[in-house]
Amino acid sequence: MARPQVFNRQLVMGRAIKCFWEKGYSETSLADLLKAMNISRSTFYNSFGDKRQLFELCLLTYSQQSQQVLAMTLLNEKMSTFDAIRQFLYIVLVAPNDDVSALGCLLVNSIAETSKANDELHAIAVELMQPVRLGFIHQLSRVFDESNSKHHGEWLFTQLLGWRLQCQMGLEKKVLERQINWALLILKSDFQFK
Amino acid sequence: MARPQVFNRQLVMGRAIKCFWEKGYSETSLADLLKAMNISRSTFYNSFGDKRQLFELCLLTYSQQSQQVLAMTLLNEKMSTFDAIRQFLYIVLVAPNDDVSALGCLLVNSIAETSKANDELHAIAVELMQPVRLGFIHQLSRVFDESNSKHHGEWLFTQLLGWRLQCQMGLEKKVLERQINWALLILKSDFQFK
DNA sequence: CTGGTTATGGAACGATCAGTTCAAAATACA
DNA sequence: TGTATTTTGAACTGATCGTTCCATAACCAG
Repeated sequence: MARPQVFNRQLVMGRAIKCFWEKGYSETSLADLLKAMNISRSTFYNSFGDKRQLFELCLLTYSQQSQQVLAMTLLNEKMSTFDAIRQFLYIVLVAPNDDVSALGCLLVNSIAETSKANDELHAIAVELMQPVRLGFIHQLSRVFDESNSKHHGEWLFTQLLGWRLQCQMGLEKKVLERQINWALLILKSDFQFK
Repeated sequence: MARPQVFNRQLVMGRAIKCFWEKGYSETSLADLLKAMNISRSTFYNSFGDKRQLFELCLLTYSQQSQQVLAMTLLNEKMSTFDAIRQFLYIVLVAPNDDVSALGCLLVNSIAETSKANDELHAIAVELMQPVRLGFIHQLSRVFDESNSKHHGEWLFTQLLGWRLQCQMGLEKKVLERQINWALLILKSDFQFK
């Protein structure tokens, strides 16, 4: 029998994600990764392919973790539409401490870092963000017609992107919460007038 | 007397900006820059310091060019507040062709690329975005009180960031315009009720 | 034309990059 | 304990990174 793997793959992946999250793809060197993951070069290439493949895997893993939040909130029909959206935004934007907030979103950062024209990673990151956009639309479709759900969902998605960047720029949580409340108020009032 | 500079500094700077804009700071190599700027290595270091300094200069130049748009719109009091904001958003987001839109904003990209924790460039880019944020607030202060101007200006700024990213992700111009109209409508109605 | 000055092109620098190779160490089963 | 299998560490690859240096070309005032 063979010698078993000694490292915890999940743990090590989490550290890799943190690396890419903090410094971006191209600014993260292999040395950075090895140090953070605490594995040898050989183990790295044996277990994860290369840097590029690992990054794709990190994006995927990160996105899957977000799916859990989605399932609890935007895809959850056991509470009101507006409560679900509020809860999602709270978990994603407000709840994290300032250090985590300042990192933004790995996917959003990757989209901004890569260029649409000449980078495959760009398309991947964009694709992995779709569930969030669709989540908004899905949740809104409970109270709006198809056209308005799409419109408002897309609009919420825009604001989510904006908030993520604002958090990276150091927006105070209080201002953030006020903006979230304001955005939800607008949606609610549009619902009343429907 | 000395031999005069043969290249057009402004032109060459523009090409450097385009480089950084398309690929980001760290993905842009010196070879890329030299090729695009069409100058020699020596000329580069003699005239622009080093890559880092050139980048800071590019950020500054880019921001100064944006100032002209600001002066015409958000700082202009010769038209209505909402027209001024609409015109600003139109020039910045809607008017550019899709290729340019897909590049996003150099400053926003730089903020997303760098990390708040350990990068001086981050602070510089954030600082250079302030005039836009303040521009919104200033224009709104014509029709709202101080508190509401700040709140709504900050909120518009959030959306601007979101739209820039959406454009990088390939948002259709039609949807973009509809969102802009919607956002302005909200502000207007809030103004009516004041 | 000449001397002084600056821009320029190209060679070369050391450092670091991602990735490969290989022999030795570590483990599990017989 | 012996053997098979896999992990592991370290040395090494070629390429590219940003940067420095220097001889030469280009220019201008005298």
